[in-house]
Amino acid sequence: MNVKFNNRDPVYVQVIRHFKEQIAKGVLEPGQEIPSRRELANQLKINPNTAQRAYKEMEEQGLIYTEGNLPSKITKDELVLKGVRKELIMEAVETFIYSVQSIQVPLEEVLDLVTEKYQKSQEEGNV
Amino acid sequence: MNVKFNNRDPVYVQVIRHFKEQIAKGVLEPGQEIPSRRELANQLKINPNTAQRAYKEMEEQGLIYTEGNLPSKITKDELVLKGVRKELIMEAVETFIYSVQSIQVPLEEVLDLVTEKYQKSQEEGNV
DNA sequence: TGTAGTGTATTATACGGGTAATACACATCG
DNA sequence: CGATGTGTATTACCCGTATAATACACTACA
Repeated sequence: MNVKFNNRDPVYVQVIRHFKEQIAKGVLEPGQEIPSRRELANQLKINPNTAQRAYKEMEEQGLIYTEGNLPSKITKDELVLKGVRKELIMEAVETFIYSVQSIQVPLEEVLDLVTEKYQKSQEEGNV
Repeated sequence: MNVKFNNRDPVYVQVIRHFKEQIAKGVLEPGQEIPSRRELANQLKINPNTAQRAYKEMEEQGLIYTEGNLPSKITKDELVLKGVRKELIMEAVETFIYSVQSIQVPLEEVLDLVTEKYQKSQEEGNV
């Protein structure tokens, strides 16, 4: 478990994002058990209530489910799981497009920059 | 003056971003006078202090300058002005690349999505 | 059986960022 | 001269977030 926090967004939001990324990458698989609230809080050095808040929201979004008082698990709903990846991608793309268009960067320049940065970042191992 | 605010970022940050976009697009030219703090506050329906905070930070960044108690003006430093556009673009690209790589979206898919969204957004007139 | 670990809920507190309210000094201009 | 508009500074308040401290019901398991 390795999460780097920034100071801009609430911790619980960043925790949710982290899980979504893990799901999108396939690291977390359907039905897989995830750390308990207290366990997660220990690992990430955050308050159990903050972990609880993140899990609660993920449960409301159908990302995880809980049976009895057993550790929560990743949903088995393939539709939801597929949706996570698509949601993350779309959100990133739309935000990006909005940004570059708001300062009128032509498509060709955008594509060049993306390609360049993508490969450079790849080489440096930022994955 | 037309700024749409979101609830996530502080208003003063969004105000700064707005001015940077205007500068990057060339709408605001070197030496051009900008609204006074109070005037801006009126136009955007925000608190004068919030406008002040935005202007103060812009002044610290060298984007605007103030002589006496006259309305501030856009800097004439071409280097700074050029830098604004580059800064906005780089920031957008880097954030975007980080997002898509964190969920391992291949470059081809990224480029396709960007191209598609860019053109669609263009057609809809979101510029 | 009982202990430890689970999810869940409630209440209180502290802190910081953002915003609001107000005041001051100065200069321009009618 | 006085009023208005400018930049600037100080103080105070609101609210979301994060944390802390408990509490309760349930269950797996030694």
